Amino acid sequence: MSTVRPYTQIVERLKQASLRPTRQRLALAKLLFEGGDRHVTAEQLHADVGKAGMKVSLATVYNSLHQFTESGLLREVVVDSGRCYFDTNTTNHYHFFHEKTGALEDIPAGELSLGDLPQAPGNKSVERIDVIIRIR
Amino acid sequence: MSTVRPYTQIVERLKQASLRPTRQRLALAKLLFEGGDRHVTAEQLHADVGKAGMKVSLATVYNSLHQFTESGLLREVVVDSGRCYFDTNTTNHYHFFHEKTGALEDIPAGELSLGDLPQAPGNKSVERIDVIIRIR
DNA sequence: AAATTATTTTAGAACGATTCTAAGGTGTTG
DNA sequence: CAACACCTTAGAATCGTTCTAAAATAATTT
Repeated sequence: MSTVRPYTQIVERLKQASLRPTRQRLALAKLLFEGGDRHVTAEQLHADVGKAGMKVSLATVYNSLHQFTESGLLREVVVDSGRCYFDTNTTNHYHFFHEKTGALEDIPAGELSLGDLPQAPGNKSVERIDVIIRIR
Repeated sequence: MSTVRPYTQIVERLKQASLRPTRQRLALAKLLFEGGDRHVTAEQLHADVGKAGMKVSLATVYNSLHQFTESGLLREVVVDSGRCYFDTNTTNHYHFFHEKTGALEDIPAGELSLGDLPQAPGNKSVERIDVIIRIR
């Protein structure tokens, strides 16, 4: 409800990730985390921050996206060799990918379940499972 | 068994895809389709064809991989923004991805089954489903 | 609150994978 | 074997991303 200290939550989030709450990171985090679940590329976010009237260099957008990802604030989604998507939803879930528009969309929780997982070869540990349903 | 006309099968395959059986395409197709299931990048295949004593330009390797993919002889697998993999197994199947080595491996048929598929948004048609189990 | 130190941002260069260009070479058809 | 359509090629261009090193900013100490 409070509009008094609009950045405190985000500042907190960054601090917990041991990232200094700089002007740039605050602007990016605000765009990313205050608009529901989002799937963005670096270029998109760079454009967004520009539209919001702030100037953040593309290099910083890339740096921040990777730092956020390392701290678990974002998750990377690979759908397209050539573009890198970042997802603000870090819980276990899968994606629709609209091949025409290049848009990503979460598959609602519980709507897709994997059966028994196969044994990973060589006793390796499973890092992550990606499921992408490509639609047209 | 016959070593008499070693290229006839491949020539046939290319012709069915309405691709002229040129020296380059034959060399590439031989490497791709006569060694069991393979997962290659353009650079890898380019190196392979060199090792086999033939000279094929990198541009032609890219062209051929895409033409083969368009004709259904290959299937593209996206695991890594930045690299493009092609799979000689065009049947429905999923992959292990070894994050350390960058190698792809088929998940044996029947070892992973998807439950009911969710409804695609907007009545779009499902083009393909990718499942990648990332292991480390 | 100044000085010191550590971290961050930045413009622009560099990079690697892929695609494009347009000139020359090759396969196919009649 | 001529004529045409298609294919290959080297090198340039392009794209997204990463690197570099210098300037700016934040945090810490005084």
